[in-house]
Amino acid sequence: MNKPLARTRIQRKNIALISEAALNIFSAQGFRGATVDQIAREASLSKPNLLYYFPSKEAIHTHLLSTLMDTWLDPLRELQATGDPLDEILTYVRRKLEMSRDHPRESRLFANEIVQGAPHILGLLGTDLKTLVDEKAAIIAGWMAEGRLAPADPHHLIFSIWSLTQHYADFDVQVRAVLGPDRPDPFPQAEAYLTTLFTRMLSVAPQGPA
Amino acid sequence: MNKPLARTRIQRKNIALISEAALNIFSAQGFRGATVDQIAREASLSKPNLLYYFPSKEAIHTHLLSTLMDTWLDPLRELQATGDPLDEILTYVRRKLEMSRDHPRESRLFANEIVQGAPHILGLLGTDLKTLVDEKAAIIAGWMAEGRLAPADPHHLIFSIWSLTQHYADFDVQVRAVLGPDRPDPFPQAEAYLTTLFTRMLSVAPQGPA
DNA sequence: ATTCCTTTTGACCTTTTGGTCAAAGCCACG
DNA sequence: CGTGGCTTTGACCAAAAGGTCAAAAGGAAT
Repeated sequence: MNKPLARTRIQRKNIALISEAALNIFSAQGFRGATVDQIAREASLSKPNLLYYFPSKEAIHTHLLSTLMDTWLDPLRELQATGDPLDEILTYVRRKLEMSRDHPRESRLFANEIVQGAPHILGLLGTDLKTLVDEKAAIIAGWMAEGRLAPADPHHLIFSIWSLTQHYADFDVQVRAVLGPDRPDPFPQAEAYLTTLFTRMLSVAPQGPA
Repeated sequence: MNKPLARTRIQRKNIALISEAALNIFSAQGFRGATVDQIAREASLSKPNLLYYFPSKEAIHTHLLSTLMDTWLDPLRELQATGDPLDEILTYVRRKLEMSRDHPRESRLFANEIVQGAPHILGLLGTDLKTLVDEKAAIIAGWMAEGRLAPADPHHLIFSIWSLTQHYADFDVQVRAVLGPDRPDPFPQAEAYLTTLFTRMLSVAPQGPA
């Protein structure tokens, strides 16, 4: 309940400015690695001015995390029982991969948080996130029971989609280093690879259905 | 070249002690999140005593990283062109998954480092690591060219093995939160899932070879 | 233009942190 | 059993970092 609604346009502008700057710094340095001075400089604000909008460094971080959690889970929310099973999965994979490509900072912010034990959002993981995943896993399990997807553990299927797609954001520097400096954009290859992977994994009649 | 050879047994003991403690702290808090006092306390040493064995916090971190890099890549080194292709890959997957289960701290140490841009080991990624991966990718590409594995991008295949297996160490807290508090050990399921995944992905005649 | 509220800032405070140092303790070996 | 090198530590330091505060500056409605 810090600054739930930005009343004036100056507030809106500066809170957006701070959020942008904080996303840059936190995603690159982690929570403890980031300093308030860095964020203030990045936002072109004085430190006391930044602290005027957020009561503490932790408040900025929490604000970011909870704001982003929603958008982060949107692709999974879109997975609908009514669609074609394989299409739904592949669309989810592509949407997640797009997020890694277009929002790597958000991905790294979460990665930093989770790797270090999710100290700030542990609660959400076991409640909101678990609920959503269980719901979608049930849909997938339904498809498999109907014979419309090859059988596999639905939860681990979702984990595998997360890990594979987020890898291209979180471990970007490693991916690029291994591929070499000549190939600047690994994402098209990644999309082709992941499409093949999940198609082969989940197709009921692997070499083309009847 | 700080303390390449531990001369006395006291040195050996204390350097091992410090390494253990530092691995605990660094993997849980990241480089900047860890403090020398924490590591010293964890090692039951006074801070000046710790600094007697390593010249700085950064030196401890670098020492850990380079020591562990080797063991970390061992499973990949074991992948041999002479073996059965699918077996070799599945063995690699299982070895990597075992490392996630038995050495999660090491995995998180690397994850922390890479997510934050690999500031301390960027060099190694583009040289040693790239060389090894290119070599093994060539073996895999050879298998595919011979028709002994289904075609796929070998580099991205390796990335996918890394991301899927390390996910269970690095994002352990998320995995457990989503699966629920009742199922304490996700690794057996993970092994089954990953075996299925890569078998379906790479089998030439997907429903059992002739 | 005045007034009241919002916004901004320079100066400052405290705690944390990486690191130093001189002196003391310890240990092995002659 | 003494001596010289290895090991340990209490005290200390400077820089960095999170955060505060009172006062100045700005803005908008009357």
